[in-house]
Amino acid sequence: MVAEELGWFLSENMDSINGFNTVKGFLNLTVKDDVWTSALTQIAATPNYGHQESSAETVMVEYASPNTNKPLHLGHIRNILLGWSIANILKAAGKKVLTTQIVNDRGIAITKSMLAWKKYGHGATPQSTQTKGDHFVGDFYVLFAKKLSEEYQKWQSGPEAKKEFDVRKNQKWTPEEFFKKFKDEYFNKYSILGKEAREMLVKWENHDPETIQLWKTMNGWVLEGFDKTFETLGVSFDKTYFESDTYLLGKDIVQDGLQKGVFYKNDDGSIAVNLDDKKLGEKIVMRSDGTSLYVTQDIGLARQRHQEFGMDSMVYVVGNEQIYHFDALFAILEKLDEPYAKKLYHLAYGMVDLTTGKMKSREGTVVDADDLIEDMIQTATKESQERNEIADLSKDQQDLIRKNIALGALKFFILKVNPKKRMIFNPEESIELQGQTGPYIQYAYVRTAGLKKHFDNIDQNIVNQYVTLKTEEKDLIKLLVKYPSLIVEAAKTYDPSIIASFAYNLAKAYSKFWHECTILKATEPGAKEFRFQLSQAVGDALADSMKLLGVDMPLRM
RNA sequence: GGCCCCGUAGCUCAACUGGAUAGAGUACCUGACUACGGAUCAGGAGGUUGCAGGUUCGAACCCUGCCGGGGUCACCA
Repeated sequence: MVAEELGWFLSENMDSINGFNTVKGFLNLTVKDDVWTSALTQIAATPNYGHQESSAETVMVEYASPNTNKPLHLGHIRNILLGWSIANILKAAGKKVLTTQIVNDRGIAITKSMLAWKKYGHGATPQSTQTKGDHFVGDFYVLFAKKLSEEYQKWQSGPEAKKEFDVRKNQKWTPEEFFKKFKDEYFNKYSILGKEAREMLVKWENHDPETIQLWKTMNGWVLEGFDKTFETLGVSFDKTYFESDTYLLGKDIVQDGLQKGVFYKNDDGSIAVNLDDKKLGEKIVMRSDGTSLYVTQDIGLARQRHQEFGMDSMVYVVGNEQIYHFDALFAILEKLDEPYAKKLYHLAYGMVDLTTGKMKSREGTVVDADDLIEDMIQTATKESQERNEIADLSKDQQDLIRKNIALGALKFFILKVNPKKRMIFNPEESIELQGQTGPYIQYAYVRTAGLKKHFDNIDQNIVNQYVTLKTEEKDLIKLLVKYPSLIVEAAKTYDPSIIASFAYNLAKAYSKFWHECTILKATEPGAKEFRFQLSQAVGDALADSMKLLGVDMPLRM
């Protein structure tokens, strides 16, 4: 009843509403066509439509953050694409954005590959073996693991092994179970390779010139490899930090906090903080021997970044297995009264699992980033050759388009999923090029772009002659109208999937429009020009939204 | 075991934050090019939203308890 009355009132008193109906207590209003046409006129005349006015707020986005002992894999790809996309979306929402990464280039894992190269490398280099630097070094990391296994295998039949096993008789393990569990302890206690790796780490920490030289060389190879992959993915960083430079940071802050009573010293000399008020328990912030930890470094790095760039807020793109770490880090920074502490956000994305199970580097079930990209390019190339649409272009132009399609498919596939959700990747079926995919959206864009050659500058007066819209046309304008608010929402929730979903819905609506409404042969007054203007507005929004996901649009495909 | 996240079509994902008949894609079946490009469009089939209660005009969404999956509980990163 109320709906009925309200409907009457609104349709009689508001110019923009010309009808209504009520169903099950819902009031549906019909908006007049000229509301839609004028909305389109406005959208078409707005440069950078959807983007918000820039504010003074600066936000730093940390993402990627790889280790220099092995190449990037599918998990890194999700991280990198999310980080890059979030940075773009924040920019579109008006923020100033700084991208950064922190490269883990030190520690026992790094010395493992260094040692393997020294012992078994015979002076080989990425150049001499024609191998991408990160893969080259990663192979030595794997080789180390293999040699260690062999060493461990031999040891298992010796007297020390028997002794260790006998001590744990009451655990009722089979020898297999025991040796599996004992591996880490073996590495620290008996392994010759383990001892050598630790010695190398000590040498590194003591700045032994030969060790430092080797470390620099090998890290250089890896970073060169990473750079190639970053370039292929189209991402970059305003600032790169290295753990070798930052791992001692934070110690003075801890001492400071101790003075201020934020931290306390345990009997054994370690320094800790009580986070019971946040239900996070006790967290150690410095070891009893005075050396620093992961959190110590992160505390120091946060302050250093703030001193360096004065950002207002910060987003850490890091997997959800580190939720506890970041909750604790943020709580500690808050206790220390760091000015930015309340504006830190951990974008905790879910793991990428394979249909065959989890990705585990030890079991060789990781999907390598470079291999995956290469596979995608080959799939796209094969498909493109069969379609034979761009054969007249030069080889370089063809390659570029095929790369755009391949990466468009990969990026859209990853980013269409809500970041918080664990996602499943099927390596056999790989990634589709049809249906709800990047190339589908690119194809819709190519259609809008293809129209341009049939039109010169259009006269708005002619466009305005078109007054009665078809539902497909209204649907497109409705979607376009929503775009600015979706950018705001995606920025607020740090969720690129909102943008991905918009781009897909718009492309889908355009495909339907394409089939239902002829453009060049339209006969109603102004229809041809109106539909061209609509197509261009759609094309711009498609290109812009996909750009926020890091996807480029080809003009032909 | 404590704490945290998740469970939606065979499969991969949605669902405007509590609203109408839970939507897409894929795979399967059927139809549409003398057309601005078919990487397209239209149709069919596919669901007890893990299970059982509760809250209310109304629940995939909130509460409780189970079941199943994952993560985390380091003086590792």
